[in-house]
Order: sequence, then structure tokens, then C-alpha cells
Amino acid sequence: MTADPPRLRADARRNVEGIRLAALDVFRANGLNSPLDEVARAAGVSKGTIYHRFGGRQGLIDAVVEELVAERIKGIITAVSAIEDPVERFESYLRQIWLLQYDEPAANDVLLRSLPGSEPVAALCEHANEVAGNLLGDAQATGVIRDDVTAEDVYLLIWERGIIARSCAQQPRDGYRRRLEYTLRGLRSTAC
Amino acid sequence: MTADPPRLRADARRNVEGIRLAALDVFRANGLNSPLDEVARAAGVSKGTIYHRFGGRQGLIDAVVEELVAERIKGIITAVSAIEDPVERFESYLRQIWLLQYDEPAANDVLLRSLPGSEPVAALCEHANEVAGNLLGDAQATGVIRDDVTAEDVYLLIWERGIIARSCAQQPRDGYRRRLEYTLRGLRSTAC
DNA sequence: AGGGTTCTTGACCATGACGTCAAGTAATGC
DNA sequence: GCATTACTTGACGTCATGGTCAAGAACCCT
Repeated sequence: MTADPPRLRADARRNVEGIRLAALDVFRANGLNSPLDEVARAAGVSKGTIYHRFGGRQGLIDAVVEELVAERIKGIITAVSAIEDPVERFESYLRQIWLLQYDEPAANDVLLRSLPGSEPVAALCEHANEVAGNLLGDAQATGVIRDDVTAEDVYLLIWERGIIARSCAQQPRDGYRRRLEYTLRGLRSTAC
Repeated sequence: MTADPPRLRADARRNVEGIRLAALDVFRANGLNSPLDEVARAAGVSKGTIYHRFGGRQGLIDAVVEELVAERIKGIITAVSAIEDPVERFESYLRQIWLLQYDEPAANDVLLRSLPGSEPVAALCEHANEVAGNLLGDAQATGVIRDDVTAEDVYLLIWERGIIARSCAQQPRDGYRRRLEYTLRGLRSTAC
């Protein structure tokens, strides 16, 4: 069953790992659309090697996306599901996702689905959305969150943050956080 | 004093006007960063003519920005200043600017200052900001708008909408408007 | 009508990215 | 240690954009 073992040569193994690490660095800094030449340079290999080893950008992303963002998104989902209060749970989820988007440009490329090809990415995205929908429903049941907010609204709120975070790395983090609270406040029912 | 009259030749005058019109169309549809080749094609001239007549993108923008967005922004400012209630005035201003951004991608290129060179654009932008700051102050004085909102927050709220509107032309207008109201609600004081 | 001037053209260069592949280089197994 | 195979390289082709300019076309005046 373990039909994998065409075992790579030593230099190839070294390069695969080096490229993975370089890709993590570069993608973290500039998102998943960074030029592959840059990754190659950072890894000390030539561009051709990346294509040879990973088949192109898509394959390279698949190889790092787990470590880059999937784990963090899953971590957020796990963390908030331990919260008792449905409203707090919902708001905490949004807060954390929004901050992840600020801190990790690559997360946006995942959440914005700007990479149609990657299967694991699509699945993760799907899952996160479903979770968000459930959190919203629970929070609305308490009456604290407006009931005209839809799951799509939540998706778009995240999507919007992604666009924004991607377009400006310079916005100070504090102000960004403060404004997130305004947005959350706007989702609450008007009847105090 | 009127030292202008090196009077253009007939074909040149025709082209200048044709290019202006084409630029209005193309810029309206795709923003101020549209390829100049596209403008040229729409005007039925060659790219070189645009460079020759307007000196490049910057000059072309200067030639159309007034008609394209300046008038509309000024119109909004005039319209809201007739509103009595300071809160309504402030919120109405934001609503209208946000809708302008939705309807006119080019407005964003102005408001986002993505065109460092253009002097009239910069002035307009400056002025709009100042107005927004005043409207905010008046609205806060009533106690209805949170007093921790800063003029920069307002600038950024507009900026953010610009980024968003620019990135997705497909968002249905109704949903967009509805979500604007959430945002406005988030700026009101929590003490109902 | 035709000569002198103004204007336009589109081929051209440059940049920066993606992706490919023949030829050269390095590890491995014997 | 050397032949064989796996691996890497970097120059090359391509595309899309911004911008330039010599040569040819259009206009205007007399």
C-alpha cells in the first residue's frame, strides 16, 4: 500500500525542504502570489527547480498551505468552540479571523478563494464558512445579534477585511482593531 | 494675457475631443488605471496620439477628472450641507460617498489617492476630507455618534469602501447598501 | 493646387512575470 | 573510482503593459 518510495536523491531532498521553507517566508511576507523567482532566490536554487519539484505555484502552495494558514484557521475554530456564550463565541471568531487576515496576508489568498485550483484550500474555506454560519445562527438566537444579518453577510465581512488587509500593510494594528469593534457593534440589535 | 492660441489643427481638435470622450467611457467602466491602449482603441486613434496630446495617463486624467468625479463629489457636499440635523448630515454624506464609490470605480482612484501626481485631484481629496471632519465633529457634538471616532477613522472607512468597491463589481447593490447601514450603526454611541 | 507644417501612426524598446527544456552537474551503486 | 542516472540550471519563448519616435499622412494657407 505504501507505494511511494522512489526516494529522492540527497540534493533533491535538501532542495525540496529549502524551497518549502523559503516559500513559507516569502508567502508570509507577500502573499501567495509572490513571484516564484523570489522564492527560488530565497531558497538558493533556480526557478526551474521549483517547477520540477512542485509542478508550479499550485503545487508549492499545496505543500505549504497547511503550515501557513490551515492550522491557524483550525486553531481559531477550536478555540472559539470552547466559548460558552454564543454571542461572545461569534464575535470572538470574527475578531480572530480578522486579525489573522491582518497578520498573515497569505490567509486572504485562501479565504478570498483567489486560488481556484487547490483542493485542500477550497475544502478549508468551505468548512470555515459553514462554521461561521452556525456561529451566526446561535448568536442570533439570543436576540443580541440582528436577525437580518445573513451568513453571506458574514462571508462578505470577512472577504472585505481580506481585500482591505491585502491592500495596505501599513495600517497600524491598534486602529485596525478598534475599527473592528465598530463593525461588530453594527451587527448587534438596535434594541440595545 | 490670453497667450494660448497656437490653435490646434482640425484633426487634432477632433482627436482631443474623441479621446476625452473615450477616456470618460473607459475610465467610468474600469477605473483610472485602464490600459491606455484601450482608450486609444475606443477613440479610434493610436496610443501614440494620446501621449502626444495629453502627455500620458496623468494628463489625460487631469483632462477628465472634473467631469468624471469632481462634480459629483462637490454635488454631494453641497447637497448634504442643506441638511439640518447634524447626525443625518454626517450619515448622509457617508452613504452618498459610499454609493458613489460603488457606482463609479474612478471615484476610488481619486479618493484613494492612487494618483500622486495630479494636483486638482489632490486638492479635491483634501477638501472632501476636511468637510468629512467637520461633519463628524458636528455629529459627535449631539452625542449620537461615538466620540472615540476620529477624522482618520472616517477617512479610512471611505478608503476601505473604495478598496472593496474596486475589487468587486459584482456585489449586488442592495446588499451593499444594507451593509453600509450596519457600518453606520456601528458608529453610533452604545448608549442607545 | 501644392508646399510647408502639424499630426498620427504602429513598429519598436523596456519591464516583469510565467513556464519550458536541452545541456551541464552531481549523487549513487557497483 | 567510474558509469549511470537523477537533478539542476539559466537562457529562451511568451504575454501584457508602459512608453518613444522616425516616417508617412493630413491639413491649411496662399
